[in-house]
Amino acid sequence: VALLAQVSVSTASRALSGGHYVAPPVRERVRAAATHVGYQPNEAARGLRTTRTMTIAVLTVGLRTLPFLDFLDGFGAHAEAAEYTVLLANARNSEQQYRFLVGRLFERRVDGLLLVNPGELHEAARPFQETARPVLAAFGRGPSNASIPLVTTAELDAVRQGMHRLKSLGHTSIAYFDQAVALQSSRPGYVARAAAECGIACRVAMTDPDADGGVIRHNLVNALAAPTPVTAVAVTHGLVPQFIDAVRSLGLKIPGDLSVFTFSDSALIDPLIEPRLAAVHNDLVEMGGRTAKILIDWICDGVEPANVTDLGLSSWREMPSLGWSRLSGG
Amino acid sequence: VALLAQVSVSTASRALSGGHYVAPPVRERVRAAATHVGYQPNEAARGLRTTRTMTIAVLTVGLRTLPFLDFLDGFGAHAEAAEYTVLLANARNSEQQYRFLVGRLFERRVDGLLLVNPGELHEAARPFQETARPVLAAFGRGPSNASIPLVTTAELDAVRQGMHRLKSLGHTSIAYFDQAVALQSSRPGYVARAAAECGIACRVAMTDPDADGGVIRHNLVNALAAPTPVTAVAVTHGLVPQFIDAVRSLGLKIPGDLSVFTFSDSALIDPLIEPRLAAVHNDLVEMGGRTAKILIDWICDGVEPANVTDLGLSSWREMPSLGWSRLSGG
DNA sequence: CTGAAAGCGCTTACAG
DNA sequence: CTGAAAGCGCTTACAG
Repeated sequence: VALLAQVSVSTASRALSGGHYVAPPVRERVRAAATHVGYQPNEAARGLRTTRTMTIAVLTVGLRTLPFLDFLDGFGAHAEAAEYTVLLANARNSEQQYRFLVGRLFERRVDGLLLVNPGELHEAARPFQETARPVLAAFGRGPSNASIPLVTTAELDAVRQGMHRLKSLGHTSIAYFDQAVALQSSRPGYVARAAAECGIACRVAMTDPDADGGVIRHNLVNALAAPTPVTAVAVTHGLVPQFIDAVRSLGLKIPGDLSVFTFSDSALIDPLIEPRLAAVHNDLVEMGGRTAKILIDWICDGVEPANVTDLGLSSWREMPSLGWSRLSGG
Repeated sequence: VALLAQVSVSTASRALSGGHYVAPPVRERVRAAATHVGYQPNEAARGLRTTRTMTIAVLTVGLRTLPFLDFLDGFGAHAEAAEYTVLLANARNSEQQYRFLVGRLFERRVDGLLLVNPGELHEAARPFQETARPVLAAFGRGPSNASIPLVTTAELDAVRQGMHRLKSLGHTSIAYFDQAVALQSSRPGYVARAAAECGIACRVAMTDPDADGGVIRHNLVNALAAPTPVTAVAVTHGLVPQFIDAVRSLGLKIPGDLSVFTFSDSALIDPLIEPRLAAVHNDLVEMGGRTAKILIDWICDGVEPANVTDLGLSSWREMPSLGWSRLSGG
């Protein structure tokens, strides 16, 4: 490019970047030459010089949850608007793979890292923290990761709302079904807490991430056969298909036999479920965008976010599955 | 590192890479020093020197289709096994974003690029092709992209099987519902062809990618009210929720009123549909792995794949939704 | 087997 | 405003 425009590489570089301290005619000449040759800067080389790769990574433990795709959309949209490329690394439920990926990401010198639900995988982020590179956690984190700033849409209030509704409907014993994604989540904790606050007994049933329908069904049968049988169930999004399947195969009616609510509804599967499921709804697209902003601001301005940022994007969504139809005679 | 081990950087480099042409004791000393300092190579710098970034990119037009996640899992697993990092770029249904991303990917000098269903977006890949960098298409491609090698699991045979079943059940007029994802797919074409071969009339209804349930319902009503009313529907995976919703709201029974089959079943939503839907099933995890292999082999060995590679991973999956229960008296 | 040197493609003080 | 020069962190012929 420099050759063609008959200037030095330094001048060319200046013309192509800011364009300051370059005579306008020269600048135009360089730019014309650049487009003519189809010049594309080499980001890697630039990164080497500036020590900034303009890349941020999202490290996830699994990619199969629909709501997370919403999050990714929001995150990606904001990141790209800020000229950042996002590298999506998926550990596919393997701790080993997770550690391996952190290494790769570090090698690539990504400018920032987002850990999605890192649970107790704390050694993982250490290389980043040691080099003072921004690392953020989203959704949840284990106690040992308490030093990693967390972005969350605290669901507790919405969960409380749901519990109050259950209480007012007369429920006193419920169950919460979740997946133990090789990582610890804090949700079972506050679900149980919110239930307790309302004087509702809550049994938590955790299953393997790859548990089949049989396991869920088994858990459901157990919950219904307990000394104080469960009359309502809260179920995490990823387990909804197996759960609904179990409910049907047992011949149970929602909400006739069981009130049900879920977390993070998804337009992709919700229309398939009759009746519609009440939910702790999260605006995940928005959360994604806000999370990207926090991370990028940290990278650019060096302002470390608060230890926990509550985006307040959760809300309670009432639906017939809770018992509404029964009470209102609808 | 070199300082600590008291050797030159060249020796250090050799010790850390192959380890050849280095005296064993020296090699060990360097390696010990490296782990001691927690040395992590800078991939960008290495890439600058070797002109290989060990990164491959997957460019998609939308990330919201479940089956595609299976593909990604398979692709990622193989790529990582081969030491490649995969960069996932999502154009979110925007052509403009698509072009923009190709630019970014090129800037990053990814070693290879996978275009997922690029349709007619052909100018996009040009910078890569001009620099002789491997570009592969998966699933489908528009005619103007015929020069980009394609990896596919040709569905035609399975579709034919399905059509024969419909024929034997007495259907003579069917509809195919698909989404026009801003890009052209070849599927409507061969679905119609397979139908014609069996002497079945097939009307194709394409909808916007973000069409709501109302549109699908409208299309369905139209198909049923045609001069020769449709008695069976084939529906693309992404439209299943809206379609089922429409069927229910119209009070139609499957397979009583309508035989139905779909494409690319997904364990995430299938259990929610009653009765189970017949499908042209694709082993997408496997396809992902094989596609990654083809791309990486091309990068490493320079062997350009055939213009179209048919992986043969499609099969016909019979389910009650087709009418089986009615005929067999099940 | 080892070290000094050049270079990958860029950016950025530093002198003109 | 512009050019010559140094350097980002690595690798790889090229001499020893």
